[in-house]
Amino acid sequence: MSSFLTVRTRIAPSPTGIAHVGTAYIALFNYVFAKNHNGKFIIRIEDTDRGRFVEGAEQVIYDALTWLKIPHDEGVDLGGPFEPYRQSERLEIYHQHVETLLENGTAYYCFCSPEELQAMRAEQQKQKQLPMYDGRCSHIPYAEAKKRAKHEKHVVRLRMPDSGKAEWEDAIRGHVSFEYALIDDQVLLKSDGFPTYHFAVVVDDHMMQISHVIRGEEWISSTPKHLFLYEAFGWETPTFAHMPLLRNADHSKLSKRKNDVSLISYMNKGYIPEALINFLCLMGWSHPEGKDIFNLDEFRRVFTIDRMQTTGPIFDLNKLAWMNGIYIREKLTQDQLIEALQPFTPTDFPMDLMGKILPLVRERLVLLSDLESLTDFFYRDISVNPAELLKKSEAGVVTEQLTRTIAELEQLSQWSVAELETCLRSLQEKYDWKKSQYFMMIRVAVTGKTATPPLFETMEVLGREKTIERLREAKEKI
RNA sequence: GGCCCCAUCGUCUAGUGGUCUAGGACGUCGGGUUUUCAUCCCGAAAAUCGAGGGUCCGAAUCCCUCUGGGGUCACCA
Repeated sequence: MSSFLTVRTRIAPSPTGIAHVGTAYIALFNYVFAKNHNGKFIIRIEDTDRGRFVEGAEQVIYDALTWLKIPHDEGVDLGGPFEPYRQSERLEIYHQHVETLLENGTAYYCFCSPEELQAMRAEQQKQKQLPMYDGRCSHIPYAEAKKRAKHEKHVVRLRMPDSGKAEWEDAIRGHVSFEYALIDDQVLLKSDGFPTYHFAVVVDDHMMQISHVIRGEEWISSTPKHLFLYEAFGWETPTFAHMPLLRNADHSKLSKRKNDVSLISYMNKGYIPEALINFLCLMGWSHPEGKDIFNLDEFRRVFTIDRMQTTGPIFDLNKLAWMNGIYIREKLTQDQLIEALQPFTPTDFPMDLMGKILPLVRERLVLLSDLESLTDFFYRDISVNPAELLKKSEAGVVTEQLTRTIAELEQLSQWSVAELETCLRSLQEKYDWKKSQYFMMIRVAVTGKTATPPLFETMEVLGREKTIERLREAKEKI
């Protein structure tokens, strides 16, 4: 059957801007499929569109995949047996292959100008016909066309058959077929000498011995062109697997306009890469044991492509946020968490207290970037709203509460959670103050906030001096 | 519009002819623990399996039609 010795998969991103969530999604499944079969995962840069090329975009893709910890075996950065891995550096190869097709008649020179093509399509639209190249240049005798091509601007087109059909067994969708006659004479080589995606992808996938093409559903309708090219060259076709498309809430294809699709922005927002990976695993695939939380290593072990779903999942951040919390509080060690938190740790954060503060806020972190807002009162001045201090009570009582509390705390033998708790609880009981009112008032006085980590723990970390000072300041405000 | 792909709770999904009066997770709501928030625990609501026809003793599961959604129709990838 297949003559591919090893499983080789690839992603072929084009450096046109941001590193897209969809790229990570496709990369993840290509990686996992290859590794599950002891194969190789390759990154090839498809930079054949000079108009859309963005300087530095290539690096952003590598950075994003590095952040996600999806490793590749071959690529521009790592090299490999099939260099170069950047299409703009493979022009010679494409030209040779175009020549073959030209010689055997599966491709032809086309001299139509963009204006001419546009006019042709407009006319077809008017006639309610399919907008397709009408093949006017396909009848030019090869010798003549070849001569004209030497000095005339031209492209090279694929001569699609007008009968027969393209059929393949998609590893995810099963049998798919298209009539060749409905498919346009695709441009293979642009007038600037660069290949189009459709041509380069086939040549490169063949030369790089890609055994499985795992890509987005959006490519289904161009697969017949690719299949015909394999046929024209007499090459063995890889197995195709078309993944479902990630979607916006309105079910359209995941887009920049309607969603945050930049991997780097997820990084900057404080998502844990492992959580994003885990979340992506669940888009169109489910764990055989029904698990929701599992790591990349486990995914690689238990992945089978037959569990792949064909419906396009909506990229909904709700579950991702929950997962991020799970990873923060259950999956990372404290040291790993501190490390992950590093870019989100304010410069004035007292690092010597990190070990004490972090356990207090850990279960409250949803995003790593929440660190600052959850901990700032430990190391920055607070502002207390007097109205919050007086809630559910009155000035006289609150003043008395503060006075007595300060007096007791000043005499506390040891500034520890246990001592603090005994002290404040006995005060509260002795004077029969309302529990929720009293503790909330102290909390506000000491932190300026109504939602904080447990009070005694907070006071312990804050220290005697600072705590008492804040209680005094609160008393002044009443 | 042509062609192609798809269709189970709001969302991610389980389910491959009978154990489904459809299971889990997120979210939502309610309750418990508690000095607040969060965590944690318990519970509830939530899909007449897009609709209509078949096939079969029996269908979410197989077939057909329709509807709906999506993708694609470039010298972009």
